[in-house]
Amino acid sequence: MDIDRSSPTPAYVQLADLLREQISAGRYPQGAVLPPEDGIGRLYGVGRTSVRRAIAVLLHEGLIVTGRGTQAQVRAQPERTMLGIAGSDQVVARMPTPPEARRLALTAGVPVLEVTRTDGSVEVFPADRYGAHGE
Amino acid sequence: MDIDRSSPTPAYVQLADLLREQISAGRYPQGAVLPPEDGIGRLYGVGRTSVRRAIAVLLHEGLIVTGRGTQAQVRAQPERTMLGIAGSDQVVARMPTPPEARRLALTAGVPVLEVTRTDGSVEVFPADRYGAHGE
DNA sequence: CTTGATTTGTACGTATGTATT
DNA sequence: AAATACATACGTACAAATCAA
Repeated sequence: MDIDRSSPTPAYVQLADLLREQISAGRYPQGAVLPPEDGIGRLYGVGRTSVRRAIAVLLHEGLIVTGRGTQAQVRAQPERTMLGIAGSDQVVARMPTPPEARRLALTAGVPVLEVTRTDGSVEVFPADRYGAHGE
Repeated sequence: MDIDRSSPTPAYVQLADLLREQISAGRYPQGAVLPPEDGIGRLYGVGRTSVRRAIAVLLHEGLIVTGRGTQAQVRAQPERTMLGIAGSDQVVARMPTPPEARRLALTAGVPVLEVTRTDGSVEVFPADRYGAHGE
């Protein structure tokens, strides 16, 4: 598979699509390490800018994690604990504010679940480790 | 307020923080238009690259929307419709896959709610327009 | 343990394309 | 039609974290 430079789809989107396919096809299983950015760039004939943008796409989809000095890694999806939601409790999902992201140690691409109880109290949970069901 | 170039916090993060504060302080209310990228860059003494990264941060937080040719705009938060969740139904939140984002016309920074019913059927909702409560 | 190589993160500039006004 | 403004994409340079010798 290859990047089509005549396509209206940006090179970085095409590259993100290609990498996503390879991840979901098991070419890079959970915990696997992607090639370095310059290696990916040589493989597909794009500059480092485009490689980094493609990686940023997958990062914000919650598919991979990145870190300085370490190659991108396919995210291991943790088990979800299910929260009980009473009839008058409300649940919404949204992206975290920066202080929430710090407090919950959230990586990019992870939403939060905001649970408002009947008494008005609010709790916030990382959406990759918590889900909800009725009760 | 100003960018501290000697700080370990990246310039684009500082700039995103400044813009976020101004939005939440009402300096830019819902629907308001931010200054053009080069104008922001001159205001704070940073290059367009850093302005665009700061804007990308706010975009992925779901705070603003962007478009080609049009300045960034503060997102209007739509009303949420509340879904009823029975005891054995399960709800999880995550970032959308690309086909989901297209199908639901999602802008960046909007998670999805995935509802799995007792019978195994699965429905996916945009998390900025839907929430959940027990029933 | 320290050094050096590798790799990602930040930040700049430049050029071109495309959509809006 | 022209000006404005965002989007894509390349390259360069340096800083910072990690890893292997």
